[in-house]
Amino acid sequence: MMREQFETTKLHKGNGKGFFFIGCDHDKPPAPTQNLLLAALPHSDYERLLPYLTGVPLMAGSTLHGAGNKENYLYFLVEGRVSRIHVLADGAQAEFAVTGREGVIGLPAILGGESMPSYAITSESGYAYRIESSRLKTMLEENGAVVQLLLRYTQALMTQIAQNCVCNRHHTIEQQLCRWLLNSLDRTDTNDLGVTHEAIAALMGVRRESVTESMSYLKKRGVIQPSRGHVVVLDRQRLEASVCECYSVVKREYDRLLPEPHLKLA
Amino acid sequence: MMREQFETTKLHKGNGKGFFFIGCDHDKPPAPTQNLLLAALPHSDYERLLPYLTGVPLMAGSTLHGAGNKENYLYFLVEGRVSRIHVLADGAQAEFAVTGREGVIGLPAILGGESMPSYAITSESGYAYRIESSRLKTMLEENGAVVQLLLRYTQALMTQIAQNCVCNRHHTIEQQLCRWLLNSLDRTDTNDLGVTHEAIAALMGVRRESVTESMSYLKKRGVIQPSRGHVVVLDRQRLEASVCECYSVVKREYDRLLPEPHLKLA
DNA sequence: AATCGTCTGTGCGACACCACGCATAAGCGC
DNA sequence: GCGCTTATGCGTGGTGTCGCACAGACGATT
Repeated sequence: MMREQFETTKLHKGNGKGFFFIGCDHDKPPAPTQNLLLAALPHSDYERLLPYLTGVPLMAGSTLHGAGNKENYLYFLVEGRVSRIHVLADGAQAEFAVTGREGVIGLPAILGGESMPSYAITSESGYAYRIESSRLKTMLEENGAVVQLLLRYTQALMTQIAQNCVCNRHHTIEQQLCRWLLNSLDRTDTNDLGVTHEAIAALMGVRRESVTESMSYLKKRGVIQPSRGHVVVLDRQRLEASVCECYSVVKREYDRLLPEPHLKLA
Repeated sequence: MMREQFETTKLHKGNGKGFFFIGCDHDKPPAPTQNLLLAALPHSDYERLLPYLTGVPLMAGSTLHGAGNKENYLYFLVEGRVSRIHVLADGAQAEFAVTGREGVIGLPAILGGESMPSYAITSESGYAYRIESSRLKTMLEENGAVVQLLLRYTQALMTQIAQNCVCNRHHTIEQQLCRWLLNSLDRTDTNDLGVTHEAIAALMGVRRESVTESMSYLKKRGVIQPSRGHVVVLDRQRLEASVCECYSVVKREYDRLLPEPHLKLA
């Protein structure tokens, strides 16, 4: 267990402090097929992709794509969790989507825009297989299955963003925290999440104190057991009872759009 | 000038009332090339598409795609404005993207998912050219230019949704109202928007009273001149001075991703 | 011109969340 | 073990938005 520090830009209105993410080692990198998109490809297509996939560790706190920078690689995640974040001019920011091994980072490369104004940051360290965008692009022109799968994934991602958009408008921080916890849980092996209140708040785009408050309420009800820099989920069922519908709507949509058993994580 | 009524489902938490949209006639439908995507296609590609395009009027309040229903047509808008809306289980809802003649409705058809959990409703009546999804899909397989353009558009749309998501989290209703007004202005010919506070509130996912309040503040400053069922924008510049960055960020991204002069509307 | 439905303006209490400041406790390096 | 850093807990006051209720104003219809 090692510790990886990363200082982001301003996290929240009027808050200029950085935050920690907790990382971990990788003695034996997981196989590419741990990524559910790669696993869903017909074998022949997967074989053709394989030679060009390079394993890379994802350090918590490292950015995969800077906002507006050209995205030279697509990252198929096999472990860990990456947050897509949008930053406002005053430094306020919020995560608008999360991605784990069910997905891929770097869609602008295949959609054709090359970059996006948002950025992608590893919020829990893990491992990914990357491929050069240019390489994939030429493959796309001759290969239907890969395109189809990636486009269906794109649609699922759009739904996730749209749902988050409406969720931000209508649901309480506590409901959204539950959603955040469940989404994180779905993308790790353990029920022990290594994040601080500060980090969660930054990703959710709310105050740290609001997270603390919702956390202690969940703790009181025995749903979670928070300790310094960690949140252990004790009772997933009750967490699911407290979350807003947005969690399951998105999950269902992933399942509908992508081959089984997609996003049947954890 | 005719009037078109449409009763939506519950608009806002605890509000079960319907609302009006104001529609208008179409003696001479605009040409397909009024749609900026169609206009951006190479001539030969456009020609191939043309025989399959059918003109359809868009009545304010009519849904183009119901949530979860299979989307049989793609609609290239040439006039009017369509809101993409996501509905929550309790009936609360919010617009997560707007589309005018710069775009197309029905992306799930080309992305492969066929439907989405959100729906698209005409918020200002106009005109569109539609094509059968199945027809377009077979064309896509043999035509690079159309795919490329639609995918770049998809990316622009994703940015719009992501930006709205963060905007919902951080910006005031007044800023968001300005954004909404400007986006509407960009998608009509006049500076006279035919909408009620109620309708705007429904689309923004806020209370009607909040809209009224922000409106009267803008009126006091001489930016707009509201009258019953109408908002006339008097001073676009000051409106732009009051809007949050989200308006221009999205606009810039459309311009970057799509051929000039895209979203240089109005 | 009178009527009636609807849209708009306003006031008030409640609540969620924010901003700031500070005390306390936990875990890390030494 | 000790001290330092950093995460967490909490209180206080302020603001933005909600939810509800109601009055007035407008305009379409008759």
